[in-house]
Amino acid sequence: MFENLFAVGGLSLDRLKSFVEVAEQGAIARVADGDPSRQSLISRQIGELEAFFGAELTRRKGKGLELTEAGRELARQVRLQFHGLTDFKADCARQPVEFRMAAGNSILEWLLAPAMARIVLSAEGSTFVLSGQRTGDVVRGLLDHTLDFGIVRKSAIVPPLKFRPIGKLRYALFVPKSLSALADRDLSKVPLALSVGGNFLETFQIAAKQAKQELNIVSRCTSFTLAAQLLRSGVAAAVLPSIAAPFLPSVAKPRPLSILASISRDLGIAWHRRLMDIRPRSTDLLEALANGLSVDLQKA
Amino acid sequence: MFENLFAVGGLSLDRLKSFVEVAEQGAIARVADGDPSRQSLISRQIGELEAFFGAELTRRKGKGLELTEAGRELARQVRLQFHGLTDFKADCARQPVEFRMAAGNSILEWLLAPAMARIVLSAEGSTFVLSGQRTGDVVRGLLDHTLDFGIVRKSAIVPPLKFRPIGKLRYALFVPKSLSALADRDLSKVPLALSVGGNFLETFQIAAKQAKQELNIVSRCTSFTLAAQLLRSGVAAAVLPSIAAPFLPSVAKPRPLSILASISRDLGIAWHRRLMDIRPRSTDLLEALANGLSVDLQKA
DNA sequence: CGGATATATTACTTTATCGTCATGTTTGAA
DNA sequence: TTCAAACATGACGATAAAGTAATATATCCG
Repeated sequence: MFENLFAVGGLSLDRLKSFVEVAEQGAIARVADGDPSRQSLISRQIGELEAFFGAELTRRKGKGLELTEAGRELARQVRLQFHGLTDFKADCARQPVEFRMAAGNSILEWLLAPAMARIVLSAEGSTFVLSGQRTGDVVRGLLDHTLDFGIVRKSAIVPPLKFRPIGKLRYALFVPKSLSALADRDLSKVPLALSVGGNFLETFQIAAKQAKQELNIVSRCTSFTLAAQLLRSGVAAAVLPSIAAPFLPSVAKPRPLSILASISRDLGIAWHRRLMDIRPRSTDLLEALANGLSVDLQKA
Repeated sequence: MFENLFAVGGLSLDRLKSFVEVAEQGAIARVADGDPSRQSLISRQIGELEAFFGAELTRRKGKGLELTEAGRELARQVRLQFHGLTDFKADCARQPVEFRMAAGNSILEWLLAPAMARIVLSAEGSTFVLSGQRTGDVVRGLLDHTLDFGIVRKSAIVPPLKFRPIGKLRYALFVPKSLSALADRDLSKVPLALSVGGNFLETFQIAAKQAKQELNIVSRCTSFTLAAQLLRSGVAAAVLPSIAAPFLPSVAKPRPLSILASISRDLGIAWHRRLMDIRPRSTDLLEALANGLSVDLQKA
């Protein structure tokens, strides 16, 4: 039935594994980790795969290499297959199945991480690897199956990703106690920390201009979590997702800010269309995630 | 990334291949084909896979063996994976990709085979394996990925199969020239050949009883194509799918039969939900099939 | 029971592929 | 031009897995 695959040698799990690792790391050197034998082995293995498939899988780029289109396709395929076998094995051994989830740092810290306690309970027999990444990287990870689930805004979704909304992410102004009085008097004087991560800053500034709201932006942070640190130290107020509130109770109270009312994002769970087929357990996990996360987002 | 898969030995493409072949053939002996070395090799390889996954994949049944639930799942998985790699290789080498299609014998002979000329043209770079099977086997083949496409009646579809209608299959009475005069005089006297394949006979008899139509059924065939042979020999009239008409022009003309008007079946193309993901070319092929087959069914 | 059939087990040989070492080639940067 | 970084190539021993053979065990059937 699969004569074409095995009529000639050249295909082996080890070679495919090496290739996927190179695809992952982007360089043989990183996979070989300084070991010159391993470097030569991997280089040869990729060559053997190329001979087997009759196509270039990598090409040289500068000192290193990059995958060809065929190479990326093969890496996707094989990653998927290895996941399938890994899960099957874990299932057989009644071992936990590992899922990899990612979100922006602020979502991760203030939404996903706190909800994990609940999620872990309703996802018996699964373990999780959480990572904070920029939205673009999350989407890329979902596309090439290095991630299983991502929590992202709806507008970031591209086919063949699927999306399940968990609620609207709103923003609020958090003013530390030290600046509370000043904020009551004249909001435009309050030193403000903003995040320049993602596309939030632009959106915010456009809204501010339209509302003719003067603002004293003293600090631009690379993430909301960093802005929250400035807030904690009392040097500045910050515009943060409202879900940060439970983590700053003694520091600041969120205040609705008129220009923020119009800024909100449909947040949800994203995954690859094929995920449920390849990893059957992910169906249940999706439910657990949706339940666990919706609750928190509604509260905020 | 896939430490669990490769931390211990025991997994190899060869072993997986042997296992899938056994799953296919249902017995080690059939795969080994009389060679006792191969028999022992395969038996051992399955054992090694079982050790690797930590689960029984087969169990003894009578003199032979059968797959366990885990075994069936693994076979499904691996078949899918091998298909993916096979296609990838064929694509790399710009070689044709092989698709396996099946239908009942009558559909195959009178609908699919004639349409293949057209389909082959619009499916450049694909080759086909056609097989005639009973509907139940077609469905089973689609479910476990031993088949890519099936032409079946809609009512046979089960999840996670998908269905695309190509038209209604109708039936007509074909009377050979030798019996033509008799049929004009008294239809109930005409010796009739019927197919007992599938669920057609029941449906037909119920309809006949309701219409109080007396019939002289002299022969029950195991397939419509066999009934058509009796028709060709002139010994009996036959109820056949109307699409048989172009193949019997000199033998008999189809006559509409009142009780047949109510019997018709939604015929269509069936495939596994995952097919389009695993074998990208199947998307185009589905279009070609739908186009090629609809034309013929409308004509009939 | 005894024979036939199918699979399992054990021991050994052969081979494909891995692992390693030495060395060559390409490329970017000083 | 030279150096260093990264990958490629060729040679060869080591090894896991395939291949082979003989034999054991399980099951059905007469």
